[in-house]
Amino acid sequence: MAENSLPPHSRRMGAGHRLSVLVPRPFDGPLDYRSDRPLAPGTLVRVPLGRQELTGCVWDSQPSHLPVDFRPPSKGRVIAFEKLRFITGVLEHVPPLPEDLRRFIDWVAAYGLSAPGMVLAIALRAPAQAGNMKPAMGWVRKAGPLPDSLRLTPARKAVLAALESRSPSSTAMLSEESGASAAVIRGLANAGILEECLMEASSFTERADPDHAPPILSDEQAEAAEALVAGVEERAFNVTLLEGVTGSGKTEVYFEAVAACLKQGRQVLVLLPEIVLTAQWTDRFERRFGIRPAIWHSELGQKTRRETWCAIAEGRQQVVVGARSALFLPFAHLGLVVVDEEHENTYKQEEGVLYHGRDMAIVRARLVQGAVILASATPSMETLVNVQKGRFRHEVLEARHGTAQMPEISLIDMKENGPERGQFLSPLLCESIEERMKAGEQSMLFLNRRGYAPMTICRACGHRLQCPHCSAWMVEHRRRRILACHHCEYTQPLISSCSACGAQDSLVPIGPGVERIHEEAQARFPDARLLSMASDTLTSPTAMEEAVRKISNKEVDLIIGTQVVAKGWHFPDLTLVGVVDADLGLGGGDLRAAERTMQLLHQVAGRAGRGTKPGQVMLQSYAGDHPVMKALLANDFISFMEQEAAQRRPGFWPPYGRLAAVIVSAPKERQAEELARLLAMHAPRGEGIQVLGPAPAPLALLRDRYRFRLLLRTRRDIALQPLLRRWLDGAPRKNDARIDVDVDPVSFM
DNA sequence: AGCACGCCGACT
DNA sequence: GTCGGCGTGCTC
Repeated sequence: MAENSLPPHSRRMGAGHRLSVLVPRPFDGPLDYRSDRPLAPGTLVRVPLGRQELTGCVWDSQPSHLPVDFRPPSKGRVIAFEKLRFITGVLEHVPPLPEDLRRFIDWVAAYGLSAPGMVLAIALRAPAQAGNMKPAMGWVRKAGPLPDSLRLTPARKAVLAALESRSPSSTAMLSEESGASAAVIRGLANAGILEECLMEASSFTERADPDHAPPILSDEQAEAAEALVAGVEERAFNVTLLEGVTGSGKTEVYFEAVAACLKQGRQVLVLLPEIVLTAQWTDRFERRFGIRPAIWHSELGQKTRRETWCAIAEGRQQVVVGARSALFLPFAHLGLVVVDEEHENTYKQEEGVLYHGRDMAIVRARLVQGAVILASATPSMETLVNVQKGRFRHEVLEARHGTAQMPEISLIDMKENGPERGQFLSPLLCESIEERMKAGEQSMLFLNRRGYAPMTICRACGHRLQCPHCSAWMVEHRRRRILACHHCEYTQPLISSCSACGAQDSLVPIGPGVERIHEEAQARFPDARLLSMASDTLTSPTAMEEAVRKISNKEVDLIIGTQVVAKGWHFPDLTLVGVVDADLGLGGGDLRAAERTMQLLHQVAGRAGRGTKPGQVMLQSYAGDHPVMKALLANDFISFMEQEAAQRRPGFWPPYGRLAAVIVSAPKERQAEELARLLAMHAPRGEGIQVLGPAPAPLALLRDRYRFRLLLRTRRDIALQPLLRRWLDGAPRKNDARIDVDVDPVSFM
């Protein structure tokens, strides 16, 4: 039949057209609607759903680009055309979602077994709010001479004169400027003299200049830059790992690839692991290219968000720097994606739609025939294996830029040279800090643990203060005068008597958090100027900038911080880094615990000695024999990773095999356990397929839900998704029990 | 997801 | 008598 040769979304039947529309709701696929005119896939539309109205996107009827195994289950039955509801509107002033973005959304959903609509929701965070609202409109003079037939009244003359000074100009602005009424303007528009246009469009016409301030590169840097530029110029999909020690100038090097992409007129996306880093990065970019790039992250204001989104869709904005959600922006012609600090775990989205920013960046680039640059000093195992297998290219920067040398790393054996009971800074470390202070240099103490103490125990009865909703200790935050659970929102005021035995003043803090280290350091160095940096105290980007400014101005002698201080900061006068507890993070039976600790400590160590003065790093550890410590001391990242690889290869652990975590949770422990057992009984079997568990999940109780975990592990050549689909679709729909799937889990919590 | 409908308990 | 708790089911 002739009808069937047309794509279903535009198929004419009776009155109107059948449209496939993806809506931001967790359905298996798009829903069908009726429209009185055909609309191209990508068009944003308003549609009724139940008794609400939503913004959705006209979708391609078949995700034919996905491998068959990846495709979501096809819809059960087709709803009769007559029963379809009409779309209620079209977002005329919002650019449509490009095809490659739609394919990307389908891919992300299929890979992570998420509902495509929920993935679409990420992409629609900016334009959906636009709803049916018209953007600000203005008037411009239509090109060409005034027709003779036009009667040039004084009011009309005034309007045209006003338009000379500012164009485009809104109706309100024009009438104020000229003294003419809106009717006069309307009249000129009807006569074809004025033309309506978007007001926002003019605000993004600045163009980055690839030759604004070219850097002076070392031979090694120039060579790497050349390879990256070549990658961009191929105009075909390719991935390069740019590996370089901290301070080797990776950013300057990949900026050359950015410049090359700009010269081609294609757009660039740069992903950073942390939004607090965007300010520093943006400054560097501006120095190199003369303008500021667009910034994209979840905390952007409404207006900026919409403008940036449209500017990217229309190709007016060339460079975007942002968090992982920037992957879902509607680039008109994306040519290059850079993933800075590619090993960072913050690239993994852990809530809602689960995806790995680094891996999806690669997928995104493949769909547009673009280049990818993964930059890191300590690449992830995944990436190294891809390099080894020849799937990724590899550029290495061995030397620190300029005169800076690699810091000297030493270990303080806490068994032998530890501090007195109740203290956490060893005499050796304290002496070194003192020396640095005398020399007018800065030091940093790093401890990846927020709060004052991670646990509180009753001396009288041994009771430990625990979160009533999670299997986790309550963490004391002395400055905020509360006990807080770090896994849910629960907090309680500090208490003076034991909640179990009632003993007075018997509660003692166990172990250190950064607040306690701050207290100890202040007592040891009463004259020192201390600054604490923790993710819960430096919440806003401005607070972060202020802290960075203080350090740079040398208003600080000693910095005490959690993970945030490890990031890519450049503090030239910082010469000593003390790691309070280097062993933290090695426990917990996590697949990547050692790798992650290695990467984190390497990164913190990299803060020391970035200027002209040599840096020193001291690791306080009880496990000096651990491969991580040995590797750090020997500055031998490569053999450490080889050792790690050797441990993962035989058992087909990632990246030598594939892994998915299946978390079964329910308000009652028995419910969760029973369902988990049942799932285990019906687990997929076969050569190269293994199901481990169920076992209580690492956080056996989280937010009042008991959790059991199963792990599905397969050989690299077996896709997980179809196995998971068949397995979990057959699971009974238990009322309170939930099954969550995490393909390629990063966190094992 | 978000919303309505529906069926049970403690209040004006 | 009603307000409101959240269990269940549906949305093209």
